[in-house]
Amino acid sequence: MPTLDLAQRADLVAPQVLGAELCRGDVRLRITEVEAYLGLDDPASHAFRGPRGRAATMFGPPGHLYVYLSYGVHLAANIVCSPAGEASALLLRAGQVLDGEGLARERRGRPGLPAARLASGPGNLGRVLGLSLADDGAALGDEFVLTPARGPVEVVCGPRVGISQAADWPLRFWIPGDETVSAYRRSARAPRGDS
DNA sequence: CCCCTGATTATCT
DNA sequence: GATAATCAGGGGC
Repeated sequence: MPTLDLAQRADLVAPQVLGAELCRGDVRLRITEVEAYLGLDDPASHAFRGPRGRAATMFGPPGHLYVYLSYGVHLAANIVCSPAGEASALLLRAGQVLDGEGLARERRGRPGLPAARLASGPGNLGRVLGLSLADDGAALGDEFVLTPARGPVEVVCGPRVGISQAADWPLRFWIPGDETVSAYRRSARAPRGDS
């Protein structure tokens, strides 16, 4: 029986969370894409400036959810990693709907969506799970349950999406070839890389 | 396919 | 007042 050790830095946890299953009520997802944020060491992390405001949750113990409002319109979920006080976390960027597709479609409210797009992208995944800000800080093992991958999973990594600071750190992890993985889009505010 | 833009609010300057 | 860990929709190629 494999185990999940969340009390280490998020980039080390990422390969274990890919392929793992996250269940909330009737909806079950297989996690296919995540991004690591490294707390005080990472200028792109909400936790970079310390345990203030919404980032306080990330400084708590591992195994809880950090849920935040993105661009004023979307709710995104992270799994808090590392021992309390370090504030690394994994942003859940995409998943495959394994159970509860009917409820997932109802929550998305867009008829005709391909199944692979239902939980593709952090905001869409949050919507499928029916997240609200009240879920911030929720402990895994209660309302939300995370189950390790059933077998070995292939993992690749690359630059993170949508951020302007440290955009080229290879902290986005995904399952290669999986159709649910979101499209890569570099932030318009990120410095141009050399070509 | 690609690039651009509006929506909407917590947080920061 | 400005920015942001996004998304969907519109226009162009």
